[in-house]
Amino acid sequence: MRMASGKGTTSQSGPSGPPSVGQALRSGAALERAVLAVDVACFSLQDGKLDLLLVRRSDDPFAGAWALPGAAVGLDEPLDDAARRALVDRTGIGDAYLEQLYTFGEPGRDPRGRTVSVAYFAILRVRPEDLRTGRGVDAATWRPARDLLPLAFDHGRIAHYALWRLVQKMEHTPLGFHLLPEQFTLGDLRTLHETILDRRFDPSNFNRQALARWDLAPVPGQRDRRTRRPARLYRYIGARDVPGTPPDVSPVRSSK
Amino acid sequence: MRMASGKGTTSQSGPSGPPSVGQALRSGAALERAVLAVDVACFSLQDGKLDLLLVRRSDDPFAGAWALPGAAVGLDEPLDDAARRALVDRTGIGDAYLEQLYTFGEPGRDPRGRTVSVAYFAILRVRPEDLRTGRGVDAATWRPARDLLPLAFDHGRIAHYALWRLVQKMEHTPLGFHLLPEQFTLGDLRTLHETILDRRFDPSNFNRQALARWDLAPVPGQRDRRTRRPARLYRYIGARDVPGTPPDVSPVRSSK
DNA sequence: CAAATAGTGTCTTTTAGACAATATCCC
DNA sequence: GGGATATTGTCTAAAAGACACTATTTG
Repeated sequence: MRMASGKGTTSQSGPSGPPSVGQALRSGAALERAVLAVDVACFSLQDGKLDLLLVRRSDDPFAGAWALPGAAVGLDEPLDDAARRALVDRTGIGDAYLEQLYTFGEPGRDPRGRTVSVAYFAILRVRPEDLRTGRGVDAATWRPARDLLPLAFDHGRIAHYALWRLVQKMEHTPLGFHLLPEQFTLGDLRTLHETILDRRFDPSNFNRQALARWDLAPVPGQRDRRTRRPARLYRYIGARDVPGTPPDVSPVRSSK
Repeated sequence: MRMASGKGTTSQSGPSGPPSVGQALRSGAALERAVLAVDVACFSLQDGKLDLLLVRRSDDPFAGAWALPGAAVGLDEPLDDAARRALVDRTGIGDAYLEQLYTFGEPGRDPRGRTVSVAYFAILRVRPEDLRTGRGVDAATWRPARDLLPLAFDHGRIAHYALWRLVQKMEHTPLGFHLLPEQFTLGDLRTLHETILDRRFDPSNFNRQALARWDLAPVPGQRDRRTRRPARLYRYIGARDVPGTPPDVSPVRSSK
């Protein structure tokens, strides 16, 4: 599990930009005018509904239309950084969990010319005060993730795929804990899963399985008082028997 | 758990600080010199071993080193097409199952300058005569997927991730059937899974589960004669209770 | 006490795994 | 027949699901 590649692979041999850049790979010159962008499908849970973060575009094309927050990737900027920057600059959201989703590159997906977008998938426990209207957009807001209006570009398709992926990962990985506060009840955890997977769970069976699958530490003394009978509070420690994340790839390091 | 994403991309807004964001989004000027490429990790099964398709580079950088077959993406070329073209041009392999894997874009992964590579994952039932040394490479060959020498660029990392993904998907999706001929025995199917997942299965239990999970049609009359007692032959029809592929995204349409 | 939600216990059904037993071929 | 692999059958253990029951609070 070494792999710090990237930098490591930088051999000494490189003059910083021979015109033969594409030559070896074949006609890279053809791409000089392509644009590389990132777009982020950011989910949160609010009032028991699954929400997706959208911005209203202020410029053409699609001025006035809703879209995923996105940005062009800087020449020396890692993709992960660009995704996080897009989120912060457009919406003020800064501490989401980020993960690369899929790369959309159909010619014609952007009327201005070839644009390849590396889509990211993000989730976070929302704090309303975090949301603001950032640079380059008219508005930023949360919208029901399962009932979206048409979006700019192919962002509807991206959002749809992101939602599908969220559901898949929720069943097998500890993803959901990013949507909960530090301390939560098993009822919170169950409601979360019911909302995202869109089905109900028997509380008894759900609790049994949750405690078997995740390492959850009961918080001594403390109880949750929102409900009739106060519920025990837990903290998430780890997971057992999880598929395991690929070496160095999938999850983007958490910022801050 | 948690996975520190390795070296942790310390660079952010490097020496050539990012220009105005909104500006970059509109003009795309910042990326005029970036190259977009595809690289393909193509697996096959040969003599009961899992193999990865490699090519030897004929040009710098990394001339003489082994690498994944790749190519620059044409300006009007869909990413999927580019991946298939890379495979065909470099190695002559034409009818693999292709699926987008992950996009690698660390600055510095290519000494010539910023190159973003959309990695693909491919598998096929190998026919030795399909392999040839294509354009721009010295050689093309199959190598043991679990025992690779160092590769050019960050291709070792890509290959490692591709193998991880192959294993994951093998347990939950009908991916494996792409590695088998039209007609196969349950023993073939079992050996395939044993090779890729690197563990043994009880023939009895494996058969029971295979017939429960997949729709397999017995081929009437025909039998496989390679073994002592001739085994029944099956064709793959479909799968039951499979996660399901996302709308329009994951699997690349099959060529030909 | 009634309502509401938390938490426990038990039974049944399904699935996974171990492994014995039989079948059919080649030599 | 003897060796080898295919195929079927059986038993057990583990997991999933349904559901009854108890516990603790508020009003």
